[in-house]
Amino acid sequence: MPKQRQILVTSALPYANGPIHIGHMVEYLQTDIWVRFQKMLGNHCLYVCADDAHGTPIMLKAQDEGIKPEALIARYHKEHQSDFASFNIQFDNYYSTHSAENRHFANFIFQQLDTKGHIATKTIHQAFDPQANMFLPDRFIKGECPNCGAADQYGDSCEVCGKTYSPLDMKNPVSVVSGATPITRQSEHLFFKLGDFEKILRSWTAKHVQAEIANKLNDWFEQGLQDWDISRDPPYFGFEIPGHPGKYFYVWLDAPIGYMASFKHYCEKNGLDFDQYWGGGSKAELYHFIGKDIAYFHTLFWPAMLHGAGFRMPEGVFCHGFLTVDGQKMSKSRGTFITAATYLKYLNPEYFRYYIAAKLGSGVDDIDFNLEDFVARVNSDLVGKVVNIASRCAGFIHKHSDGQLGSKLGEKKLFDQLAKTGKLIAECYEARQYSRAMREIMALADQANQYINDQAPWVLAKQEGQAVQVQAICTTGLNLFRQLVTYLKPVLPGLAADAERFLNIKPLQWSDAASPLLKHSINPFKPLLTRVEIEQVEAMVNESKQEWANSATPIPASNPNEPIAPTVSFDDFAKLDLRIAKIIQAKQVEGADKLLQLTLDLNGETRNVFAGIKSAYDPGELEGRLTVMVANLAPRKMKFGISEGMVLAAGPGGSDIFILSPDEGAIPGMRVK
RNA sequence: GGCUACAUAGCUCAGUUGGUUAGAGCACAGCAUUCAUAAUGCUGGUGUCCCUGGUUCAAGUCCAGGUGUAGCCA
Repeated sequence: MPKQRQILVTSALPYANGPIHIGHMVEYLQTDIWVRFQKMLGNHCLYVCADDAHGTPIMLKAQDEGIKPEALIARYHKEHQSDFASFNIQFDNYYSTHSAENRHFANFIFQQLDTKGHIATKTIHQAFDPQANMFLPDRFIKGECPNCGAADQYGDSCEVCGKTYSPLDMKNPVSVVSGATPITRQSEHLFFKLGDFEKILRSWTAKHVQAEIANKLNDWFEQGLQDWDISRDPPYFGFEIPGHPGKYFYVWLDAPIGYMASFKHYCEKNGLDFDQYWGGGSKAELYHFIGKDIAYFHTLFWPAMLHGAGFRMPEGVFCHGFLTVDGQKMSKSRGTFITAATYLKYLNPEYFRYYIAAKLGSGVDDIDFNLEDFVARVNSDLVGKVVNIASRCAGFIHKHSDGQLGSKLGEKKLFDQLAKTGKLIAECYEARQYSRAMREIMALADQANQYINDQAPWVLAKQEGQAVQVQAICTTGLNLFRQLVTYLKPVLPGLAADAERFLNIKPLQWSDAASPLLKHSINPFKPLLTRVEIEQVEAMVNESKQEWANSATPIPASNPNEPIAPTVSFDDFAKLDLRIAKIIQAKQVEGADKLLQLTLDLNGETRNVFAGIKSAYDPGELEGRLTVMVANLAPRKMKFGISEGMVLAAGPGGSDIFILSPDEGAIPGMRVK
């Protein structure tokens, strides 16, 4: 028996201000599959997670709802756990960053870093909302881009020209919180001196992250590591910093510490030694599964903080890509922003687990949830291939052998081959190459079906004296099925549990695939999985569409309703000349990320207009339709030419941009008033 | 704007250090079968390997430039 490994695994902490969606779920599935695999091997593997419960967005959302942040995070804590449980994500502990343990470790790590001289103090200038009486994070300021002049941009970067800047440089900035004009105010902040750790980080990243991420990190090293701002001023929902009254830990400081807090909580309940896993010289393995968007925090700040405070560094940080749906970013208006709860109303979570596993490799590439492919793949692989093996053998065993498996296999060679391939499949799981593992397993399922076809037990069953042979064939078939289910069990725990019930056996372990199940009485076969119908998928998409159409703010939850602008007089309004315009041509703009070039007809007069709607519209679908434009807007010179007006559109951006259309009867050139 | 990754059959994806005629599943067509949830098996066609140039005896693979997509820029 090989030595039992001690492994601690985490997934990134979901933010406690919104529901879990299928994009999140990819990460928890990737982690859960890996953990279940380790447990099946007999390793001592623990999986902990928690809600990320601090920060400005949570504070403001609670304010909006008129409740305390504690109540908000309690609600999501419950909701998240129920979503995870429904998808068969099996945490050993699920906790919260708003906990005594987390406060303890945050304080401890900060004090260690401070004592060793890794904390600096600097005065910074920051945007302040005089009405809400709070400092504003960049995303809570909107205004015009200082570079290209585009309106309605966030305080950190422009979605039109891509420029990044400080909110203090914006033109006409507005606080998203109160609508007030932010002022500049200074404040003293605490900084973590990341640069102190460059040497250790360089050597750590060389061995403990994927090649793609190491690449990226190199880049960051070249640019030079800068101090990290770790304090925030009140009002802030979080932990006050010891020794610095009125200063709070930035949410990203105590979020990863939540991994420790959750594990500590588990240790207390189960009598485990925390230091054996987290202590400086720990021999245990620690792995973090995360999305590629938060690699920065987990591969620089986090290992540096741990090291600086005397803890061990992670053994591995594994990044995955994002989930797209039908090749595009998840979109609320298209109905592809699907929450876990909505998915569950229409589809079996095992399907999603399998489909994602069939696509996931060890890299950081995005993966696509293609709805048609999903239906085809689940039906043909799981129902047509795997479950079918049991279904076509079970009847003979019950009809001719009284539900008893034979005393030996009809075909030992095939069974041995499946047993042998288990090694390769295990290697794939260990290396997080699930897509390869699924390919290998399905190739074995094909062989099993071939075997049954070749042996044709239904022919023998009609002949005298062949009962033993029929039993041997079907015993082999069911044993092959049992091996396949064993290999699939990390991905399909629900199917495995049903199959164990059918085969009348104890929970399968990985090693069970090496020895056959013989002279054993099985239960009657009931369909283990039913086929997916495309209609179910369509219904799910439709409901998702409805769900977000009804919500007032189809924008990220971090962005509350935009306040109504100050009152204007009728005269001011009348200055605007809005006209019905016909889009006679729409085309891509070479070199522009967001723009489409439109040629508009105003009943004889044509205008050239650049509109930032590329992410939501194909040029083809625009040509010929009517819309509304500001016809007397001063022409603006842009990088790609002169824009002579502006097309009116609503929405937060991305795929959620909606241009206006007049009712039937309007003709180009008509004034809108 | 800078950087990173990706681009292979109608769809979803494999293609190890460059090495015969580029593969699989699904879809499609024909045949077989009717044990099985219309589930299976056999046979078959399908490619500008994103584009252009280069290195090489040889490039899907390496290099340069470009296009498109996604992400990051703390």
